[in-house]
Amino acid sequence: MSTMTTTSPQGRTELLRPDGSPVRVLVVDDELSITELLSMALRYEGWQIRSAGDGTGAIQTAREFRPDAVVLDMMLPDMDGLTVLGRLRRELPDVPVLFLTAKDAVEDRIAGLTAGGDDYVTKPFSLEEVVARLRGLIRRSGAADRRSDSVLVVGDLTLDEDSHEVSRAGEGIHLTATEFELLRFLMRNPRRVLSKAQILDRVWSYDFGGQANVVELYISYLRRKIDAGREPMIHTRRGAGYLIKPAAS
Amino acid sequence: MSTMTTTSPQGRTELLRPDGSPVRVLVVDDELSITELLSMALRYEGWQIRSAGDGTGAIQTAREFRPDAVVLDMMLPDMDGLTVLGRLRRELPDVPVLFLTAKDAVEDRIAGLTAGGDDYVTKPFSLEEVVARLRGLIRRSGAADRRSDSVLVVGDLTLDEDSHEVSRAGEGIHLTATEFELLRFLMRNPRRVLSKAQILDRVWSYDFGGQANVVELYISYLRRKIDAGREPMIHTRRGAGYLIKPAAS
DNA sequence: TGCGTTTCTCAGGAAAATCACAGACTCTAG
DNA sequence: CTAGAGTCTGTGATTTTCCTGAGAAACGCA
Repeated sequence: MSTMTTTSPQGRTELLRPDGSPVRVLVVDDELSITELLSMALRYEGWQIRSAGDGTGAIQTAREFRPDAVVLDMMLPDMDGLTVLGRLRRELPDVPVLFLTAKDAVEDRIAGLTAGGDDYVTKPFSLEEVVARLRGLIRRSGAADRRSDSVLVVGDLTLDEDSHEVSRAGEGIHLTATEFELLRFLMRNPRRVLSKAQILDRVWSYDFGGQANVVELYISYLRRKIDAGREPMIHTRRGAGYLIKPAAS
Repeated sequence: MSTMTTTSPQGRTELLRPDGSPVRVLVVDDELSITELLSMALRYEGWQIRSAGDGTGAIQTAREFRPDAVVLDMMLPDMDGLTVLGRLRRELPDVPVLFLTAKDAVEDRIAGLTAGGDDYVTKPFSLEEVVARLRGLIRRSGAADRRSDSVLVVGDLTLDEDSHEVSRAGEGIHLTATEFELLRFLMRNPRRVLSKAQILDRVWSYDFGGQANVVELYISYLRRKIDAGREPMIHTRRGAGYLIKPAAS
């Protein structure tokens, strides 16, 4: 399958299949709260979601739903993640899979799996991360063109989702993982006010229980690196949230 | 569902469903005074309202009413807000939800709620805020087009509900949160006299206990920023209220 | 294991926004 | 023309929101 992108009037970039129909994603996890969280977030991306709670359900659903990508928890009640993967591959040889795994779970098994073009994230994950990885997988699973899609641009600020490189006015900028995800979220929603709650929900992992002012803190970090001495692009809307927009304006 | 807008002869912009029928909203709260307040305000928007006082009622009503959006109090007598959300989602996977939550309960419980594109407001809320958020949710839940819907225009004055940007004659103007809401209310009712009581009821939270002349005060603030040196757009109708209209006229 | 980096909490302080109060001003009815 | 009702706005107190330095804890990597 190959994909294309359209940019809606809102400035949101959407992934679509060649025939214009929405991308289909199958979510497999035994915890209902996880499948619901993911379904909600992925649906918001404009994708069509189906979910399953165990391996057999996953195979069955995959057979008739024919998803373009699968999110698969490695820990399922009825069968091992690898077994599910094997059967899945028999049905859909080319579908890319995003594995969900516990933080401390085996590294070697997963490492081998991602060699085939698949990818994984560790629990607890942030929604931004899952969405980004899925977008990457889906993009790459199609005819391998459209590399440019992985680059976000706002004014003279540039962020490459593949290489994780960020630069402003041509000058490279080093960001930490969290800073990068925050900036990506801002840049995927340029000129739109994002509340601290929204940011927290998307950029931090779902089990984050800390103070909401981490958002303020990381905005502060970003400003030091992005806006340092330059015309500021990150703006505070007191009582509402933050937004990013090109300097000229 | 996708939505479209029509502009009535009075200048009021209304959200409608594709087939021209009114938008349907379900309001869920156990306090009767709240559901009545909301129902009245939302009906005034031209929407069709149903209300429920507890979780089971909400699910039942949702099933047959099939609302386009739901306003859901997090504190219900019979079940937890998240439980209601889960069941609601099973019935209507794509319906956006606006949560009502107590001011101090925000930090802990809200986690994840805005992730799927849902939104929330804290009690005590202002009706303008609820209406604005609902409009946003409904707009975004449809086919994601129509950016123009988020921009209010009166004469050379422009207000963008997404970016919270306001400009007159192309020149950007910074407004505080309250000023912004007041101006939005005026601009959503151009050429119509709005009494101080109406303004107080819509723009300030329902439990506001202060002096009624905050309205005068904020009108004064707005004039300094909007009308400063220019042909005035905000007019006083002595003994009646205020109205906004294009300068030319 | 140990060292540098990253993430996050805490708390002080700065800045901004909200609002009460009161006096000045303006309009209009009589 | 004048008094009173209605409206406008300066001043400043209070509250809310935001920013950021300092340091503790967790992490990653050699």
